[in-house]
Amino acid sequence: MGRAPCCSKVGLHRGPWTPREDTLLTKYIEAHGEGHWRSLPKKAGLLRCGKSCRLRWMNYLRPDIKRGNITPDEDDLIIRLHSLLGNRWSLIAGRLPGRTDNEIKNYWNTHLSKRLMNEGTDPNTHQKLSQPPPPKENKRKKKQNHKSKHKNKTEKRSLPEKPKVHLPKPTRITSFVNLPRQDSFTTASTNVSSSQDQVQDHINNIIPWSDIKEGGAVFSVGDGSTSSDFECDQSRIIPNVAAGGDDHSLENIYEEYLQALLKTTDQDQNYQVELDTFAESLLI
DNA sequence: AAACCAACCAACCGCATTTCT
DNA sequence: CAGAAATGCGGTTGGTTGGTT
Repeated sequence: MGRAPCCSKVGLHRGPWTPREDTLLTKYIEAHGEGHWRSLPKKAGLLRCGKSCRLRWMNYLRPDIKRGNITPDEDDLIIRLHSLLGNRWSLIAGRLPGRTDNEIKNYWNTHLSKRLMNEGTDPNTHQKLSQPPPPKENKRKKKQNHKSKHKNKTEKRSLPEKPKVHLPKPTRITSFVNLPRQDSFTTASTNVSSSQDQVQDHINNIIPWSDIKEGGAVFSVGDGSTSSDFECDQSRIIPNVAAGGDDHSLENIYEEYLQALLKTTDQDQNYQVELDTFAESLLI
C-alpha cells in the first residue's frame, strides 16, 4: 500500500516479449517453479519486473494454456458464468481449463458483450434491455478467417458495433467472509452472507467444475485434483447436507445446478430465477 | 497505393488482498 | 499487531493487423 509500483523501476525492459526472454523465463520456471516473482527476473537474467514475468507466464507461456478457438460451448459457459460471477475473470477462467482471465476478459469485451447487446441483453446485468439497440449498419463487411497473426487465434465472429465497455469494478469480498480468491476449495468459510456476491462465491466454492472438453461442456464430479477438496468441503459449506449423511445430496444439488446452468438462453428469465433460487437454497 | 478505420489482444497500471517480518 | 512486501486481479491502453474506401 502506497509503495511505488514495481514496474516503475528504470532500466527494465518493457513492451512485447522477445523469444529469448520467453525462453529464459520458461526455462527458469521449469527449473525452479512458479512464485517469488519479485526476485525471479534477476535470477532468470531478465530485465523485466516480476509482475511482467508473472503476467507473461500466466497468460502466455504456461504449458497448459489452450490457445485459440473458443468453442461455442465455452462461450456459452462464459456468458452463464458471467451472469453468476460478474467480472471475476479469474474465477471464470478457473472454470475453463486452459483459458486465462486475460483471454476471457478480452473475449468478453470484444465479442460477447457486443453480442449480448445485439441480442437486446444488458451485458452487465444479463437482463433484457427494455429498448434493444437499433440494428446498426455495419459499415464494414465481416472479417472472416483472415487473421493469421503470430498465433493460432480464435476464428473471429465479427460483430457490428464496438461499444467500449466500462464495467463497474466488482466489489471484493471483505475479510469477514474470508473466502479464497480462486482454486481453493479447501478454505471456504462457513460464514453466511446475504449479499449476491457472497452467494455467488459460495456457489463458486462448492461446485467442482473440473473438466470442460472441447466440442461440448462436460462436467465431472470427483474428477482429478479437485475431487477430494470438494468432498472435504461439503460438511463445512453446507452443514445441513453433510449432517443429513446423504452422500448423494450434494451431487443432486450439483446436478440441479448444472441443469440450471446449462439451460438454453431461450429461457433466460427462468434460468436466472432458478439459479437465484438454487443459490439461496445453499444458504439455508 | 495510401490513408483510414475497426478489431484484436498483449501488456501495463493501479489497487486490493494476502503473506511475511 | 502493525507495517512492509509480495501477489493477484480487473480495467485500460496502445501497437499491430488487415479490410475498406
